[in-house]
Amino acid sequence: MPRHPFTDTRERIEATAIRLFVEKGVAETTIRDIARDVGLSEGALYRHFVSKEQLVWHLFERNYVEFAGRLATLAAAATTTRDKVAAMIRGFCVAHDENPALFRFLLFVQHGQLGKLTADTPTPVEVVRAVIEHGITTGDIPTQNPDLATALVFGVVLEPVQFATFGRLSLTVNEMSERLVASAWAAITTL
Amino acid sequence: MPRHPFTDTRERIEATAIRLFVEKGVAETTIRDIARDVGLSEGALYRHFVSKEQLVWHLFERNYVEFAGRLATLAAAATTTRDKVAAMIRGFCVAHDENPALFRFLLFVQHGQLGKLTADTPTPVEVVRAVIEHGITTGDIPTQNPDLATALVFGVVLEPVQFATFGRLSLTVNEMSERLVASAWAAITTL
Amino acid sequence: MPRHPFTDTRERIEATAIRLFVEKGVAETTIRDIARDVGLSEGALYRHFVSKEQLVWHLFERNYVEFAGRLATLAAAATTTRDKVAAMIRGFCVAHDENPALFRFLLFVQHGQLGKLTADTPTPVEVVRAVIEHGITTGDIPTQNPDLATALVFGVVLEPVQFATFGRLSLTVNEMSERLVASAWAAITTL
Amino acid sequence: MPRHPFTDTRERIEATAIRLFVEKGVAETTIRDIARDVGLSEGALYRHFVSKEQLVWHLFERNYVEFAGRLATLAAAATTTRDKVAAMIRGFCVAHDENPALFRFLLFVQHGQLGKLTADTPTPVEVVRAVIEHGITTGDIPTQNPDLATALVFGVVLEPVQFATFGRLSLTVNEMSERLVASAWAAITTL
DNA sequence: GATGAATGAGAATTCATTCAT
DNA sequence: GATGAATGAATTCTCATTCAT
Repeated sequence: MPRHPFTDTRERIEATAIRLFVEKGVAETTIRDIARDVGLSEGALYRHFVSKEQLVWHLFERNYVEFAGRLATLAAAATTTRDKVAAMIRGFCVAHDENPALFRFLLFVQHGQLGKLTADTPTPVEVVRAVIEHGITTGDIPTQNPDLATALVFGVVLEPVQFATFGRLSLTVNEMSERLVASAWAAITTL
Repeated sequence: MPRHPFTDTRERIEATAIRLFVEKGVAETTIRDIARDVGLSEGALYRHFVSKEQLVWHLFERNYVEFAGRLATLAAAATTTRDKVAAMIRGFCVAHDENPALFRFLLFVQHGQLGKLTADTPTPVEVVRAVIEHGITTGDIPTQNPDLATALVFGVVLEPVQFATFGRLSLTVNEMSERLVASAWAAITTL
Repeated sequence: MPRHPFTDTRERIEATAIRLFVEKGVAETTIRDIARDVGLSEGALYRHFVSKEQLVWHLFERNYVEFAGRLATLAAAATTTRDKVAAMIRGFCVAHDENPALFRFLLFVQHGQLGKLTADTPTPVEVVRAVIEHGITTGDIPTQNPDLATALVFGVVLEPVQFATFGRLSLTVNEMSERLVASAWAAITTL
Repeated sequence: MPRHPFTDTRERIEATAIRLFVEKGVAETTIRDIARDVGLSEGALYRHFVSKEQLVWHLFERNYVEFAGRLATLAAAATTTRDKVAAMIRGFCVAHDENPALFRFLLFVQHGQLGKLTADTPTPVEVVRAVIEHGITTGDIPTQNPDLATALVFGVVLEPVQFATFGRLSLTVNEMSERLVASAWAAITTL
């Protein structure tokens, strides 16, 4: 008899783990912490995940790839390079506000998970970079190092989230999405 | 200027610790790791630092405040708001290239330490924010949330360093400093 | 002759357990291992055995006593001491080839169980020893420590099985039974 | 200040581990058991051995190879095949009586360590087998499967030790060494 | 200052066993 | 009889820290 008949244990473990990983860091979060917050014994977690390492990786990989897919879909649905960039940035903002803990886990807490991705795994970085590279080809964006331009877009979007994490900005990023679009576009088109 | 002319042991410990903290993370770096790389016994480290926690804090606090001071000096030496912002960004780039490990330690690895700073401690964030807030007052920068503008400047500067860490960009940031100045200024002046 | 005509589950559990105990050792075999190989859930095993310890004991005790009985019957059917010894050794070989896993389980894997046998339980060792002791009495075997002679018979028979386990000899012991008879008899009659 | 200034900690750990491994089995012996009997904390053991597995392997490998060397030396010092076999069997007996726990650990408790030996590692089995194979070549021993003959020698020597372990024979094997020589020789020369 | 063995408090993980369904 | 999630005790191993020399 599960304690919460209507919630799936695995999902509760995952949500709790992400929250704790973001709050305290991966290394600082113990299995005991997660178990306590989920309301399970430590041993019970191992029925759902083979190891802490695998739990971290699973949470990262699945959601990271899924998020990359969302970005790719958003970019594909827009026509001009600016609209594609704008759509992706709004996608970041929506994703953040939907689940800030997950967003931060994916973008900040990665703890070496990035290095485990195979080279052909689609990532948010690759998706943004592809749009920018194409924009440079078509002349929508001035000629420049596409990796630097990609970094600038990520910086404009992610740093406000970091500031929000430390209480310097409102937690709702979506409200500022149009501003971030404008600033990001300015940053990559001003050499 | 070593504290004890004939012992640079403390400095070797600090440099090694910073390097390992950046390479592997603070929690993942053990006293044994540091001792081995310095060429000391584990017990000997405790002649120099009372605890690992204090070592981390000491490294962070001293250098973070010092870096804030450098930025403040650079900003004070410039006249216009744009020049102040430009000087500070160049300061970031110089600091990074002088000692990339220390730069990354201060700006990326230390998040657990930020909360320990007393509210009146001068920080790089405060320095940049003060310049921007003043620029808004004087009309050099459009009226906007100064925290958001500060975040944008940090994003434009720090994200390329993150990309460099993951091998997507050259390790020398200084070469791109003028570009970062232009992009950061565009980001905060484009609403 | 299954205990319950329509369920050989118990027998499948026993055979699987014996196989795994021999392959990996008793301590290294988990209930989960057995359940997986049988195709049952872990909990279901407890419908058939009250504990792992009891399962091991049950498997050992029943088969060990049964094997002792077979040896006793074989010895009783022969007339001379040499024939009795020969019959028993052939019995060892037949038993091995019939079910090598069970043979090895009884003779090599069970040492922890031996101490649990009550002193009056008939064992293969007792059966062989009784024949030898009688042979010494009748003069068919030279006067000697009957326990040592018993050990020699067991050594001659069991060690080739051990070698087979490690791949140094063919798995079929029966082919060499006459040789083992000759060697065992030589060993116990040569002082 | 070591608790026993005149005994080396590592040696005490090794002797205690071997004793417990023989008494209870490897899997059944915990690090805590060893630590308690040595008079150390559990953590302290890990300064001397990197893992339990490595401790078992180290104890096995070093002593097994060393014992093989002793046997080889003894065999080399004898002239005829029978003398070589006799010398080796006496070597087994001496080794057993010198350190029965170690002897049993090497010959009975191996727990999968044998499989870790590289093919070219000298082992007691190889040493005995080489003598026997040579004896077959020279005609000192009748033509037969040398592996079977080797197994017979081991069986004649080891099974009495097993019997001794279970209290069926005196613990001093050396007293019966000449008898074991005679029986082993008879076993391998009687087809 | 330096050494290195030792400690002790966890941390991750395993696993026999239970129990509601 | 069967399931499978859950428990809880034990186990291996780690690591910051101490301390006698």
